[in-house]
Amino acid sequence: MGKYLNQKPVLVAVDCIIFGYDGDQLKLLVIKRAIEPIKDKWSLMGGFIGENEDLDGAAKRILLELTGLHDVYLEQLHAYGSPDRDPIERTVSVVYFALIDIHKYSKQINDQYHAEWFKLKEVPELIFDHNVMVKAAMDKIRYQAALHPILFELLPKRFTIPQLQTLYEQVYDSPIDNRNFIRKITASGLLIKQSDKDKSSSRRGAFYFKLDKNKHKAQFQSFLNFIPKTSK
Amino acid sequence: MGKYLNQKPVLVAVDCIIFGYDGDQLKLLVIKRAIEPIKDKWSLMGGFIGENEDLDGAAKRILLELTGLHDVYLEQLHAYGSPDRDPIERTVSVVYFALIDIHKYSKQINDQYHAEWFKLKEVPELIFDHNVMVKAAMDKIRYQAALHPILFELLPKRFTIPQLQTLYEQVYDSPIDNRNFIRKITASGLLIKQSDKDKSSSRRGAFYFKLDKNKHKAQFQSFLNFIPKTSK
DNA sequence: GCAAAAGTGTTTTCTATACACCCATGT
DNA sequence: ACATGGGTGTATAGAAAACACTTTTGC
Repeated sequence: MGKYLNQKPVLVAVDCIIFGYDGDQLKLLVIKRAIEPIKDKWSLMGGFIGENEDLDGAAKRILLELTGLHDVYLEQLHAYGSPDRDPIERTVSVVYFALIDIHKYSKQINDQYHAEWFKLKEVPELIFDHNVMVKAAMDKIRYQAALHPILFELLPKRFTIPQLQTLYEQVYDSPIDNRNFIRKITASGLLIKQSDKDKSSSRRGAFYFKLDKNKHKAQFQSFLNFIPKTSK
Repeated sequence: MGKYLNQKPVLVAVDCIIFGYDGDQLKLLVIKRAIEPIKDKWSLMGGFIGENEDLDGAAKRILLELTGLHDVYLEQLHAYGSPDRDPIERTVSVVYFALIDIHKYSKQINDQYHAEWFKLKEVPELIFDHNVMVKAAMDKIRYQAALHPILFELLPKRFTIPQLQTLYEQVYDSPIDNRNFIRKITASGLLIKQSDKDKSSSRRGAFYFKLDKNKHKAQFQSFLNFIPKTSK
């Protein structure tokens, strides 16, 4: 096999930005970096690509290692490659973001990483350019969520409309009119009303809904104009 | 300086997908690959990242080498990293797409690359996964152009509305109603009407317009819903 | 009975769409 | 005079936005 001559290879890492939502707060999962140097600083979960692994595969592996989860919504965000972004050694990082159901996440698996959930507005200083990456991920999520029903990936199988609305309000950091919200969400036909209620957050209780997965898939591309133009 | 141990570095390339528009046809610029092996096959213009170069910088350099152009619309598309995507040697490719004014492009500069413009529908077979990349770029351009005024980057300083409309029709591969198109485009306030006409494509002539650059910048984010829902 | 959250309709404005004819000019 | 492409207006339907009160129920 021929080789390209005189080219300097570099390390390629994949970093994962993992979002979760507990029904009230949008959160980010970060770890305490285990390897020297810069040990014990907060960091995104990442790793280097394996010899027989593609980028998506590496992202899935890294996500599985930290969360124990398969079949998660995962999307490539951007590649970062400043020569000095990682002071240890030149590393190009390909960044993914994941939206997970925080309830499926089990703490045991990740004890070795000292992982912790932070509210989005309280994310600590992270190593290297990781805070920039998180900001870019939020921008992309806002963009995507305005056009496609991706935020359902953050919810459990059964959820209430107030939970869903709060999620949208957190993502866009602005209040949404509740009547218009319900009208749009029901008009989308994506929700199936359940007969029982969640009584944990009010006396009256809020009906559970679940997602119509077929319609969700079918309408993924056409779920447009979801966010009110006047929001924020 | 410490190093990460036991990690295998790989080559990182940047490939550029270069689009142009001649007033009638949307086109792609590709080169005849100069280096063995797989010499003389059509390929995107690319190169490996330099030691002191970031990814955007590498993309700009590569674009400059081939087109002689600075200050071009350039956007990172995606990173590709299958272990066997380049059979010569493991290479992760970070792909950018560029939208250039084809009239600013001067043929001399790139004679050494045997560059050639192809109509988008007649792009030949390219090496590796380059055809997949081109398709992804077109998808992204359609997405972006529906929300943001990026297609102006393909036009010369002065252009006519029929040219602009044809461009949109090519990008979306579907006819657009001319009265509705003019209404929307003038409503956007982005165009400044000139007093003279382009007579090259009709006896009557079509007025030239130029872009209001300040408004273009200001409205970049809010230029929404440009493409008719019924197109195609 | 009251506090706290869930749920429900109507009106108005705006935007998108469909649609067909006259205009200007060079030959 | 005619062929060719450029340019113009209106009516209709659908979507978005603004807006406030009633319901339920545990305490």
